[in-house]
Amino acid sequence: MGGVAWTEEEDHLLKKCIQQYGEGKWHRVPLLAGLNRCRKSCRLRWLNYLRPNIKRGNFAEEEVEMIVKLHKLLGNRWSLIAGRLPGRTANDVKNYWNCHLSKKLNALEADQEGSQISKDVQIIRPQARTIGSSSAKKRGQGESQADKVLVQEENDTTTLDADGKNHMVETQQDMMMYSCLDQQGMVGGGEFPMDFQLEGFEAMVNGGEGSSSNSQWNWDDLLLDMDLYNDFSS
DNA sequence: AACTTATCCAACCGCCGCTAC
DNA sequence: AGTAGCGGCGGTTGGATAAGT
Repeated sequence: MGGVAWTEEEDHLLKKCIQQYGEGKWHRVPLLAGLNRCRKSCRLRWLNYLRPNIKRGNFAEEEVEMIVKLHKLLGNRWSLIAGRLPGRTANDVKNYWNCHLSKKLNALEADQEGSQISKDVQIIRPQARTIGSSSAKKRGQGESQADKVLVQEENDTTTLDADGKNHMVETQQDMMMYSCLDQQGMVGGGEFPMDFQLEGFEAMVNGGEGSSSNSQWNWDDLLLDMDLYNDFSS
């Protein structure tokens, strides 16, 4: 392995610790669990291996298709891609991509040299939003300089009207409503190419406040869904 | 059977952005 | 304003195992 393999006993201690104290506060986990591991190792072990509902084994055809599509849109943002594949971890997706798909796609591109396939790809990056200042704040986390530049450019070159903010929010509300109706089969079905998740919207509609961090995450997730929808439907 | 090469994937590393002080 | 500490992410490493000779 790339490092020292985890033993069953270590796994058991970590599991017990997470069950008792919950996720987060990773810096305290090694001490609380009595493990001679750093916070990052503990977090990684939990996220990639011990967490409940982790799917093991080969990727299904639909999952592979999803990965390819999402990678076209998002680039190497494995955590975002994995977030759209229930039970799969970012590490799984990354490994699968590096082992299988990248080679396959490279070979394909070499065959189709000069074709437009790869050239026309436009990777989606988080976009400037007008919903809540905390959203924009949170959005910056873990993003590259390129993302920041892009967000800045979008701010500069926005095509919104003078009342851009309202327009944007209206559009997103329209989208959310459409998504909700579509889920309930109330509008012409079939337009949605993917199984979009709408926890954020549903939580909002149901009046579920939840913790601020949770609702924030759902908002970001939801907004990304909107990006994906726009891209797929165009 | 013995050896070499290729593949897989768990674990580690370094960096980034956020928060609190 | 500066900085230390944290969580999180993507890239890389290297041991285990399968496949090939």
